[in-house]
Amino acid sequence: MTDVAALAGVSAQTVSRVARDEPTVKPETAARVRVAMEQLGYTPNRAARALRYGHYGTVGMIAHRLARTGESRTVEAVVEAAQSEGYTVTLVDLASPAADDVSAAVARLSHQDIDGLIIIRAETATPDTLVLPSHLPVVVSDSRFVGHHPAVGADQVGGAEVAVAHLLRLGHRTVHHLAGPPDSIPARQREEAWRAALAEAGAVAPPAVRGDWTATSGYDAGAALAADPEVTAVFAANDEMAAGLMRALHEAGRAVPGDVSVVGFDGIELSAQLWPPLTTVAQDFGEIGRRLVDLLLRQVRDREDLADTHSVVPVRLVERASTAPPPGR
Amino acid sequence: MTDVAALAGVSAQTVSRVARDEPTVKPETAARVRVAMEQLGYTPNRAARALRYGHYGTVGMIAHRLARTGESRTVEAVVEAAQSEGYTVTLVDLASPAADDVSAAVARLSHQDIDGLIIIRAETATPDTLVLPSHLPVVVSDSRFVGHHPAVGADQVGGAEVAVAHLLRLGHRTVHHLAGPPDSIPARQREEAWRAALAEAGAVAPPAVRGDWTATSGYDAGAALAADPEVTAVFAANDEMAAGLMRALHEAGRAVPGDVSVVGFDGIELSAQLWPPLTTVAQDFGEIGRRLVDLLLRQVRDREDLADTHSVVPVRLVERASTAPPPGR
DNA sequence: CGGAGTACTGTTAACGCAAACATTTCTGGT
DNA sequence: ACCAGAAATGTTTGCGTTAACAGTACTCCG
Repeated sequence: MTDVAALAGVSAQTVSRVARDEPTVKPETAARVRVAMEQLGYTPNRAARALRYGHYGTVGMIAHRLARTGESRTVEAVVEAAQSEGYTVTLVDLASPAADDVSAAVARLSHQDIDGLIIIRAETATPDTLVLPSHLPVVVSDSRFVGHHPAVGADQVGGAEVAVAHLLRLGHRTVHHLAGPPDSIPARQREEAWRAALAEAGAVAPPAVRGDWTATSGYDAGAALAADPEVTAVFAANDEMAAGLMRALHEAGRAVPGDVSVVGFDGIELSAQLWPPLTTVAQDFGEIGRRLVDLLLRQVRDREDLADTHSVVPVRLVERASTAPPPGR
Repeated sequence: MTDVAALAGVSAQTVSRVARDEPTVKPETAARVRVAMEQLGYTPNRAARALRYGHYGTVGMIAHRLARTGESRTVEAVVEAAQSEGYTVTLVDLASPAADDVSAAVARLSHQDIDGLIIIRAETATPDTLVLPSHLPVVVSDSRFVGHHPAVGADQVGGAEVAVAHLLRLGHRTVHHLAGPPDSIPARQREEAWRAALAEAGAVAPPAVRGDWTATSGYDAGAALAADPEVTAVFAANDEMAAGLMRALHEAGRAVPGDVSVVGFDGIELSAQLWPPLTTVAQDFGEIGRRLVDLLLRQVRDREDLADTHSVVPVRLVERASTAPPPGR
């Protein structure tokens, strides 16, 4: 900076002003400074700026298993939204499974590193075990943290309802459920809403079959469903399990959707490429990402107290070829 | 820091020493300081440290379309490896498509922000259009940059070879190819290696059909393949297109693998859940991520000059149910 | 018991930047 | 030609940290 100042024949302060586009610099001076900057390859040092300003222009983001589900699309949306607001995104702790690790990662990060934290998925950590630096603005999409921090999430309940309603409308007597793991709150919400929707329609809810979100578990659990001739419609708690289920059905010689209709949840890219293309409840991950950033930045910049705001993003039923009226109708 | 010093009855310098685990502090003093740090919730300010040290403990990472392919798994591996080396990862510019944007993002980042840069995928940018701050250590997995920067990549050629060999060994007379877009270097490499492997085996190479990596394009291009009774084996340049192709084959009433065998490339999670489960050439994205970090940190920390090192990560043929001998054998 | 180490702790200064305040240079009105 | 006020630029200072140097208080030896 000093060199630039010398070369342009001005003070360092003026260079600083030009660097920040302050309007109080005479255009010709600014031009001269800019030439000098260019010539010397000068860029403001962000560490010094952060030190001076007391903030970092960076938000942290905790996520797990990017390859899975809509995680990656949320991450993308967050990065894009944050960038357009001039913030940089630091990705933390994708792999480590233990709750301690998450806390440790956050502590390491501390609020000496980031201005706010977005928790996409904290996996094994819970609101009790996860200790965050006080005064660090946080926003979550992991539903276990709802009520503890401002949150953004898809409309789990509405999604399950629309899935069940769709199948009942096609004429199915009832709808089976391939549920997610019991320790997952979204899984429980989808399951509860499924049960409620059946009750509402006067249908009998069969016992739920359970997987762990993976396609393999859907395949395993699907074997039981495939063997039961009573089963004509299944609402799977996510698309991966639905894929596994359909594979099990194929192997059992049961036609989809001829014998059994299947609805998934999430709307992942490949759901359209399964055989048959999967009817699914699509989440708007882009919107979730954008709202996360919005909620976080409102706390960071405007010091708003969002307390336990919970922003619910609507879902959308995407009707494809895996659903049809039950056989014999 | 001053507060901690006051509370512990020492100087700020001693607090600094304790924070950095310098061994020259008397154990009891260190203990007293640590108590004070705990009590006051003190954490060293990283901006100040970065300013002092002149480096950031951060690496930048450019990637596009995380939802696709193995991108997300590479990203995961990079983050994990970087974290275990005490580095933080900043994710940049996922969405913007224009070359200028990439350069702009990098410039914004500059080497005032990061100690090194990992380019997973720079999409439309080319070695010519992408201007990097000089002296910024870089490592790439995007093959268009091979030769310009140290690179890590999967063994495209070996992968195509093993796919073709597998199909020929099953008894197919030749192997069709569902190629990637012509502006993609890996696509061209896979295509060339496919052609070479056929020539090597004395088989006639049919014209390649072309997609753009997406499952939809595989479906569209697959229609032509499905209509041609001569086609008994297809090597698809990636798993998504293979999925689309299989859907097209199903719709055309051609059995997989009874009538047509299909091999994919990448080994994405869902390839095992397609119907039938897809035989594919799996890339080791974890290893790619780890090598990227290793190569970058060797430049950053040890100032090694890696020039145009090119580290080739082996691939592995995963035989599943989408391949079989041709009909009538 | 004096002096040379050694162990430990403190003081000063600088990293690059920008806010606050100070100073100079210009403008327009008379 | 002069002055008030605005416009443009400069100077000082401190953000939190740590390297370099400067003590001070011990320990051990002759």
